[in-house]
Amino acid sequence: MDIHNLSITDLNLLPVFQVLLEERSVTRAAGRLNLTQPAISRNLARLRSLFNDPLFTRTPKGLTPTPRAEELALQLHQSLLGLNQLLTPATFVPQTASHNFRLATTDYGAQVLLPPVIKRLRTEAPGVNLEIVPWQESLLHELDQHDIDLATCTIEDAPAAIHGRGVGSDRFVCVVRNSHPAAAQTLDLEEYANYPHALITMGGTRKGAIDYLLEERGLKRRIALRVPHFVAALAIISQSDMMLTVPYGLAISFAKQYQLKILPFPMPQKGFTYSIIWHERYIKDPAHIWLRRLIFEELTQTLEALNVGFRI
Amino acid sequence: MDIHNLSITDLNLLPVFQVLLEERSVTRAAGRLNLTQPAISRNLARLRSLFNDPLFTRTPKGLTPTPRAEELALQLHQSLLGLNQLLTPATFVPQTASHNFRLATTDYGAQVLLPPVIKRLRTEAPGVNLEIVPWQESLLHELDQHDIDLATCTIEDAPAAIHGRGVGSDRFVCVVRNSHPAAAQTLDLEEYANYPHALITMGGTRKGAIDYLLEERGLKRRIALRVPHFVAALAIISQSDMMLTVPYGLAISFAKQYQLKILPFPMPQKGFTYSIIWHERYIKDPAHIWLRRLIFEELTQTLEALNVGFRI
DNA sequence: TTTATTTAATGCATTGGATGCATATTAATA
DNA sequence: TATTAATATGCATCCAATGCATTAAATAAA
Repeated sequence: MDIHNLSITDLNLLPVFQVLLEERSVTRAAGRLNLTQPAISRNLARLRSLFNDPLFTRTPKGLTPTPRAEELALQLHQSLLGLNQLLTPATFVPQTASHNFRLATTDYGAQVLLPPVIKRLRTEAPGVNLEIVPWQESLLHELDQHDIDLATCTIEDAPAAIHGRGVGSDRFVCVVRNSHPAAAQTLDLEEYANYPHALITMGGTRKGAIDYLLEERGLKRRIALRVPHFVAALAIISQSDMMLTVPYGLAISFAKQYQLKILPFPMPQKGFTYSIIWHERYIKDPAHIWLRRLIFEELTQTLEALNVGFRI
Repeated sequence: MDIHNLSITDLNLLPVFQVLLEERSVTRAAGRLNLTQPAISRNLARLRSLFNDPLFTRTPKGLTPTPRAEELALQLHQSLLGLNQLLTPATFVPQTASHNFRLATTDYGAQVLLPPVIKRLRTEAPGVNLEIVPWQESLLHELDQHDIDLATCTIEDAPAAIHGRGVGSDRFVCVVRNSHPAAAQTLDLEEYANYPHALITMGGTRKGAIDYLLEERGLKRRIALRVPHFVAALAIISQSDMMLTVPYGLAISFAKQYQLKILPFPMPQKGFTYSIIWHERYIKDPAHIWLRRLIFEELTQTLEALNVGFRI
């Protein structure tokens, strides 16, 4: 294929050619194409030059195609059909689509936030498959490289190419086993710092906001355990003296099941926002638009429901 | 097919899209297309708008196509292949062509001028068919309406859309049967006018040049017979006292066969030009170009050979 | 055959768009 | 973190596509 020849050819003449073949009249072609008769006449002149043939001649029947034009007519029509197809906007039909999505989230997200999403997905888009991969903070800068379509996380310093949308807020709370010494008391920050703590790492080694907060007050807590999973951490502290700082939504979801006491975090805090994030490459992809809209709807409802108790 | 949408779309962006898919780089695509990097960047911006999708995003691998771009890639490639084919100039291969031509000529042309053409045609383009239709002067203005590809005639006041090319000259001579009273004498114009004449009409009723010439000298000839065929006229006058005025080439071709005497026309004359003519719609048609070149070559040779005796 | 009408082609002027140059921005690499 | 490479963008210029007015050519009607 001579792409160079194609690139120096005025392809915009081809629909004009087609309409001339259909109308057999410069004047009528002009009407169809919302141009003046002289404009179409000049387009025809350029078509004649392009194909090195008169293409149409005047007869009592109107502009009659030359043998060359007739020879070209089928190929032209098929080519324009192909182009028309090309320009037809993509649509995504959930019911019939077969599509694979890759979603990064924490185990908390996988166990609490996503089940309503998955339930709905299976109903509305039975042919769509979802693959969940563990969220790591480094993924914030590497969604593309890891072929990740969407992620749930809290946004901090995202790259320009990453787009996000908030799905709900949450705040930190402390959880301990029901029979923990701190379970019956109102914690102050110093008491909080004196207990051993478990920390959910999520693949990062960066200090979290909480430790910065303690440092500001000349305090430091002991991290007796580091573990990459939210729910695993809850299971562990339900059988130990360790304290765990987690989002309220997570805590309320598992407190009863793991016999845990939820204590207020011993400092005023602004809370944080959960978001879904995605790379800009998908921003207008119809399939992606549909999915993130569904996830947005479900996560906002789920997070709102989880935080009802918190507000009271 | 939405021809209007096609007509308002800048189809010239499509080869750029293709090269971007192949190169995965705005800079390299610019090099391939002989444009600057900013020009291609803006073309990409317009492609993004056209398809309502980013199409390409920057990754360590270069500009990576989005799912939408990948979805479009095959359709785009096939569409451009079709367009490439459309723009490939037509060729005419005589040996393999199967083509029909319609040629208008007199019976003189059919019997004398065309046989060498037909002989050569059957050798060089065995799949080409020729249909000969009788020439009438009205056809000069109606080649198109009668689907006539070519005609042989003498050109007079042809329409602008008719193109012609001279193939040879000829002059009028008188023919009579060998035993005609005028056969042994040198005619003057008055004697010429006194004999009864046969006239070849060719579908027209318009006065010929000869009768205008006689009128200018206060003379008038009697047309005792009108007949639309040259050769039939020769056969008839070989058995009558009528005189016939015809081109020398025709006369010399049949004089012996019909025992006819060729006498000089009793007036100085400029002679006339034979031409092949065709409608402008065929002017660049490769098949037509080939045929009229062949006919030109054969007719010029034939007419030159026929007029050798005349010059002496 | 002549005249009127219709349609296509062309001269001229205007305006908008496509491009190149220079530079800013962004992302990748060292 | 600094440097390099690649893409995106502001600005100016020039060319091309179009509309208007008109001419040319063909067809239709008288």
